[in-house]
Amino acid sequence: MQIKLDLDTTPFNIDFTLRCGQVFRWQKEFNTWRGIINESLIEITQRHNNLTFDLYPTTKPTVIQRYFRLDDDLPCIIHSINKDSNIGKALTQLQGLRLIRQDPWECVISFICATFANIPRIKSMIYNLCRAFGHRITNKRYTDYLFPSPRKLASASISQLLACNLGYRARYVKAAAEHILKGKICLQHLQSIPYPEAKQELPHIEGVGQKVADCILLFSLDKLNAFPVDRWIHRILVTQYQRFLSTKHVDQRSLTPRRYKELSAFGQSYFGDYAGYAQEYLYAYHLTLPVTTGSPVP
DNA sequence: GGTCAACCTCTAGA
DNA sequence: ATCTAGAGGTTGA
Repeated sequence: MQIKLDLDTTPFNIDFTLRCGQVFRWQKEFNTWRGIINESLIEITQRHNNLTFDLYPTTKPTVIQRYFRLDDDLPCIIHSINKDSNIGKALTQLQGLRLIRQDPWECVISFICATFANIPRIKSMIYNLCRAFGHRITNKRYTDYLFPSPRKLASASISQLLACNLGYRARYVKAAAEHILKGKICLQHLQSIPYPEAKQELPHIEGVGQKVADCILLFSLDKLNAFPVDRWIHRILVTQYQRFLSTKHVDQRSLTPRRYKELSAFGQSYFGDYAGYAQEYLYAYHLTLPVTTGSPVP
């Protein structure tokens, strides 16, 4: 199956999108990306404006549109967040980068695991979890594993989770699975309520603080105004946006809860309704270019 | 209310 | 080869 995109109205770059640290389960072999959407294996290749894909077992092609948020009006979003030359560079260099709409449960576990780790390490942890606990799925060409269910991870032993190299995250993963299983929180419900209320609910899950909550809200629960602040965004804000911040923020030491709240709120008010897109462009730009301590942006 | 170390272990670069 | 610093933070004292 294939989809023809009009790149003027629907810019899309699958490499930027899948490499920018918002999702950890995709692998590229030659020109083809392999991953899983809605419990189906998917292989997808982009050549300019042409998306070719296979799904197994069969699923409607509309899942592609939904997962990659191809219905977001990206040119309009870019226009709205293009506030200065600093983000402007990121927007220019990373044309076609999109946020995706991933499975909330997978997103919760992924970002619990993402604490105090780098991207290769996160990918490895997630893959280990899937291989150890996920349902095996095979098409004619290769095998992969579904993301394990809450029930599966809740019944895993700590030592089994440690064997996946989760380290101190093992108990958080187990507790989060139990939390979901007991129905203490309904992730689907969070999709339909406003950002502030959804943001309050998530930290009830052990291992989920403000930053992880914002990532979950942005990458899986349609809260495009969420503005996660990690070490890198923190550094970018205090070096490139210092003139917008009160002097007490211009401090590169640890990101305290209070500073987090203030910096995230700044990002939301400065970039607006699509602040999350701005955050992702800034973050992805740092992956390609190291953050300089150069002059602030006008 | 705020600060501070501890947490697992992997990865990149010296 | 071997070592060190740092990694998409959170928790509990």
